[in-house]
Order: sequence, then C-alpha cells, then structure tokens
Amino acid sequence: MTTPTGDQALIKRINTAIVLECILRGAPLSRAQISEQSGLNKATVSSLVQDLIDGSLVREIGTGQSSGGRKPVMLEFVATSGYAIGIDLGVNYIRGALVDMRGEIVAERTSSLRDSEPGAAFEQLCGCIEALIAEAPASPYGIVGIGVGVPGIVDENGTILFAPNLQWRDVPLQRMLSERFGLHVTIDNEANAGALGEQKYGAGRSIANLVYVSVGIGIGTGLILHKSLYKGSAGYSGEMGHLSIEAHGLSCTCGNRGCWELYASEQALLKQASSLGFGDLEELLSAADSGRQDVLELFAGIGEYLGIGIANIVNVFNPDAVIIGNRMSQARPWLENSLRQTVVQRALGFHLRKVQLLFAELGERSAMMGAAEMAISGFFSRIKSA
Amino acid sequence: MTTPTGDQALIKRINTAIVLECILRGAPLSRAQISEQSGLNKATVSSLVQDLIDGSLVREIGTGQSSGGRKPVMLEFVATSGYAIGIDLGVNYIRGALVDMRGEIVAERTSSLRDSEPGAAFEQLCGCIEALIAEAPASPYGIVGIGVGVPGIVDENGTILFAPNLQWRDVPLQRMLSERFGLHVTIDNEANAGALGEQKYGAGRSIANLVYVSVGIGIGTGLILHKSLYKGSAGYSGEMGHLSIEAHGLSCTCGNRGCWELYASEQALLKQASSLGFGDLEELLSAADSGRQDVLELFAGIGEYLGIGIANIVNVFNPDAVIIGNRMSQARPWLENSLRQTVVQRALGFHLRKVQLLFAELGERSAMMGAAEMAISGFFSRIKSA
DNA sequence: GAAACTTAGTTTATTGAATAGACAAACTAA
DNA sequence: TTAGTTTGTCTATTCAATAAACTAAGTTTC
Repeated sequence: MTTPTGDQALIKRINTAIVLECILRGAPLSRAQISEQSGLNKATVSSLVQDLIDGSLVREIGTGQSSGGRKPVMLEFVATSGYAIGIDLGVNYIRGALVDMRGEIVAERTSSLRDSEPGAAFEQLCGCIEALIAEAPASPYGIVGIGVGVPGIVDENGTILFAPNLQWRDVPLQRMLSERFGLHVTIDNEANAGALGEQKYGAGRSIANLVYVSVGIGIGTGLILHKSLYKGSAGYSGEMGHLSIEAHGLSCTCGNRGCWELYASEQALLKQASSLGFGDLEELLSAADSGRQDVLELFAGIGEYLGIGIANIVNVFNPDAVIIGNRMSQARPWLENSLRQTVVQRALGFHLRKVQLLFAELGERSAMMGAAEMAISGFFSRIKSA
Repeated sequence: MTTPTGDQALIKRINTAIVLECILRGAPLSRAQISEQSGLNKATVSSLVQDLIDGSLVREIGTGQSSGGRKPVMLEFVATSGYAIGIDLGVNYIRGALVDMRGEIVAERTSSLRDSEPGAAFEQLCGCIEALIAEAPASPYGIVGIGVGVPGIVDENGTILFAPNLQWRDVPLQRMLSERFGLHVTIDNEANAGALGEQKYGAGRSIANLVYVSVGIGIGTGLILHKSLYKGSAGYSGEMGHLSIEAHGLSCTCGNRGCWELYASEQALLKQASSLGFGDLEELLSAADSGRQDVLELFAGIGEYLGIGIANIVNVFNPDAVIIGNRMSQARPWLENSLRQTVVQRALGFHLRKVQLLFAELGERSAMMGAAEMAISGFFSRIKSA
C-alpha cells in the first residue's frame, strides 16, 4: 500500500534490468560474458536472456570468436523492437524525430512554428507527430511513446503552467497528446530534456552529476544528480536563469533583480548588439567569424557573465560536468576563453580539480534527443514493472 | 562485480527494512497492523518480526485493545539496543551527545575549544567522546558509531580538506578516530549534519527536499534531495556561502566576488555593528530585544540579504522547505519579516505556492543531532547488508 | 450464556527465483 | 587422436514470500 514491497518478481526485474544494461553497454557479447560482468549465475543469465529474446528485445547474431573452447553465441539489443518520438517545441520552431530504441534517428522533421497560439500550435505539432509515426517501420512494440521538450514550466502532470515566450498558461499538453494519439506521453521543459539528451547521447554520456545550461533567448538549466533528473518538489526546479547575480541589478519580469539571463543570454547579447546594427545571432556569429573586434568583445563579455553563473553552479552542486547547450553553444569559439577564465577565477579551488566544462555535442538536437529518451526510458520502466 | 545483483537476501533486507520502518514510525503496533500497512503477508511479517526480536531491535510490550477479536500483541522498537555519539566540532567549542537509537539524548557535554591546533583539538575531542562513552548503559549493540560535524570541506574518506576558521588542512579525522576507538566513524560538514538533524528530528521531519542554511560566521548549506543528502561529485557540494550575489561586489578570500556570506552572515553583521560599538552577536540580540532602532535596522538588512540568497535557492531547487539554522537563527524575531518579504518579492511565483520558510527547531543542536543520526543510519545500513 | 462472529498470529504446502554443480556441446592445441 | 577449455543447459537444492487453513482469544447477539 505505502512502500513497494519486495518479492521474487522484484528480483527478476532487477536482474533482467542488469542483463539488459550489460547488453546495451557491451554491444555484441555472450551469455558467459554477461554472467562474468554482472556476477549473476550462468543459468540465471540464460533464463533471463531467453525471456528477453521471447520479448523481442534481444536477439542472437551468430557465433563469435573462440578463445580456446566452444564458440560463444553473441547477443545484441534489438534496436528496432520499437520506436519513439522526440519533439523539441521551440518558441518559433518544431523539431521532431523518430528514433529507434537505441536513439538512432530514423526520420527527422523541422518546421517553423506558424502560429504560436496554443490551438494552432497543437495542430501543427500533431501534424508533425503523425508524419513521423507514418515513417515508422513495422516493429514488435510499435511507437512506444512520445516525449516533448517545451520552453516553459511544466508540472508533474505534464501541464505547461507557464511558457513566457510562447505566452501559454495552463496548457495540459500531456493529456491532449495522449488523448489524441493513445500513446504514452512525457512532457518536460526544454532544459531538462536537453540535459537528458546530452547525458544519454552527447557530451555527458554516463556522467552521474551534471548541470546542463541551456543558453537561448533565456537561460534554463537541467540538473542530473545521481544519474537521474532532479525536478524539485513540484517538478519545476532549475530556473537558474532567474538566479540573481547582481542583487541590485536590472529589474526582471520575474520580480527579481539582476537575474543571470539578463546578462548572459542571447537576448542580452542582442540587446547590446543592436547598437552595432546586428539583428540576430547568426549575423553576429558570422561577424565574429570574420574577426570583427567589437563583436568579439561582445561575445567575451557574455562569456564572462556565463562564467559568473557557472561558477555559482559549480560551487553549489559540485557536479562532474557543466554542459553549455542550445543556440549560444554555437558561439563556443568566441566564448570559451573568457568563460573558462572566469570560472577558474571564481569557483572554489577544490571543485575545479574535477569539474569539466563542456559544450553540447548534439548541438540543436539536445532537447529533441532528450525528449525521445524520456519516451524510451518510460517504455523500459513500464516493461520492467509489468 | 559491478552492480549489486538481486537475490533472496535482498528481498529479505528490503522487507525487513519496511517492517522496521513501520515500527519506527507507528510506535506501538501489532503484527497485523504492520501487515496491513506494508502490504506484506501476515506470515512474512511474523517471520521478519521474530528475526528483529532475536536481534534485540524490537520487543513485545504486552497486548493492546481488541477491536472485536483476539487482542493484538503490541511491538515497539528497542531504543536502548545501542547508542550513538554525535559531535558538533565548532570553531571555538565542542558539543557532544550520547543518544539512543531513537535520537533521545542520554548525556550531553559542551566545552569550549581550548586550542584549535589539530593535535590538541583532537585530544580534547577524544576526551569528550571517552566521557560520553563512559556514560552509555550496557546494551546489546553498545556504541554503534560516532558521527562528527565539522566547519569545513570534507572529502568522501572523512578527511577534512580545508577548515578555514580552524586553519586546518588535510586532517584525516575519520581514520584518526576510528583507529583510536575501533568504532565506525562518519565525518561530514556542519551544514550537512545540520540538514540531517533537522530533517530527522527537527523542523523538517520527513520532508523530502529541503535546503538547510547554516548561518554562522560564514554560510553553509546542506541539501537534502529525494530524502537523502546530496553531496556532489566529490562530496563537497553546497558551498552556497560562496554563491555570488553581487557579480562585481566585495572580493572574497575564496577568489570570487560578491559572495553571499559577505553580506548575510554573522561576520557581515558584526562588521557593520562594530561602528555602533557592538562586539558579538549576543550583545546585538539583547540590544534588539530592548528595541534599539539602529540595531533593528541592522538585522532587517541582514534579513534582506538572507532573503536574496534564499530566493536564489528556491528558484534553483524548488525545495519543499528552506530551514535557517545555526547561530543566526536566534535572531529570528528581527530577521523574519524582511527575509520573508524579500523572498516573496524575488522568488518565482510558482515556487512560493509550496515552499515553507522555517527556522531550526533544534537550535544549536542541529548539527550535533545530525551527526548522531549519521552514526545511527550507518548502523542500520550495516545490519541491513549483513 | 451459548452460538456466531471477529481479529491475531502460526503452521503448512506451494510457488518461483537464484544458485552450485554436473553435464553436453563445440571448439583449440599438440 | 587426445587432452584441455569454454559455452551454455539441465538438475537438484535452497530460500523467501504467499495463500489458505488453522489455532487462539477475544466480542457481540439474542
């Protein structure tokens, strides 16, 4: 009633998960190797592997190299046992992908958001999802779920409480999508999705504690602590864009003053750049690329402010890595120096021994891949508890 | 080898823990009630309870009220099955307690630290521990462990890497104490210990996500996320005293600028108060108590700066509660208004719906009780895995 | 006050998961 | 060929949880 009680089914779930994990990590490997790596008895492994084969999640792919005895039968995860949809719903675009169970992209669609009003945007979103579903090959489990990253605060029921740049309030996107498609739907904010994406498929692969800093129009952060997303008490932690770094600085629409994102986001950059005659990030990037001094100084300034906030993050979380993602990560060449210098100057020495400063490997796909990962891991946790 | 594999012993450990948890929570209750609350079968509960009785951790205390059938045999946890030592090693004091397994204080000793040089302090600490051990009644498990909270950064091996106000560096306190006493020793920093103490025995009882802000000479924080201490990658997270709240503010010894503790700690208060002719916190408290206007304004100012940092904490962690502890919590009557006002003004509205702002209930005993709790929970996790 | 119900806790037989160890299958090396 | 090795399965055993029957000890009802 209260706590999940322990019985034999629990053991089996645990051990099945261990076996599956071994296969996912170790690519082609034999039952004997799984037994050795996991510490499980050979007989146990055989039995669990058989169940996984019966469940179409694993298959035999012929014999491997002998090392002086009987040849091993190699196993691999069946990446095509099902497919997941990952969506990055941006302020002015929709980016979606159909991925297999290993996160390989099978189909991808990007379109600009024609009308950000909730009703119209929802229809466009559904269109994108339908098109992706139509491209899915036949598979044992079909579409295992839909994950969506959104630029706003999401509660534990998948309702978008507030998306400032879309001007949305209280949009129950999870319910809407699951009613429409009859599939499992997970909604989370763009930064959490990005964090998951980088942790699973990108720069932070298998790092236990990392902070993903999504620097776009605003700044969002996704926290992965002890290998899992930390969401706070009501599901909306990580609003670090509104960390105050100047107690008596600029007033922010959030009610606070001196919020980080007023100094270090794309918006902050563009505001300063407007007096130089630049209108968007792309123009600034190419100007920097061609070496314009004033633009380089602009980027260095943003880098410094990013560093101030990141030093705070490092001091608070002592993470293994901080990953800078979203649009601003494209400016890496012109940010990195001043950013690193500031962090080294400002973070406590003990932390610096270990923390890595990384840039997103998936580029603009971090959030989309993370959204897909939410769907995939949702599927795995369902089959584990069934 | 890698992952802990699941077997029947694991089930038994899990279920024993569930049963014990029920008994710890539900005070006197019967086997039948445990079965109902936990969902475990009556027979299973009977068997596990018998093991716990054999292990002296639980005892029968006679029959209870019948509700229309056979009278139940009531069970309770044997709080005196063992004792733990909890120590708060301060900058200028040593506070220690002998507590039973339920955290009731059996004996307590406080002394001022005569000489903060590591060798001398260690001897005084050992003296305190010896005296407390001598007061322990005979019990099945004896002294189950020693927990120590220290004002500094501690690594995963219980070595004090750096304690600025004690001027200690690289003191392997855990090894020193466990060699001396032959007991299990846990060391953690004072803020982590305080967080644990308040979460287990104080204002934050059974709250899942809380941030304990220890406002003393400096500011430290202890993070309890998902009901367990979050320690970061190397064991020293939570250095929020060095969160920069004024990007271009005062220079701090840590290398950063505008650190929170330069504006909101006891040290900050005393610095401002010196021009008014006050030398320590106690004088200021009594002046405030007698209504001196300038002193009240001083406290209000500190309250505001505390609020600025706490608003940041709330935005970052979305905790269920923030608990203000250590010496400055005594100033609650004169801080609370300006503090609450600032937090309400600066934290994002969504968070405020849920977050509670609390003051430490254990007062100066938070860290000591948390240290004892570290020893007790260490004991429980040992008997679970044995 | 006896019969009928209720509740507490134990006993018994069963289920199912993991395991050790025996074993068969399939290979290498000499 | 023969000896040794490695892989994977089979068999008997152990152990924890469980359902169901059962004993024990009450209360309620008429």
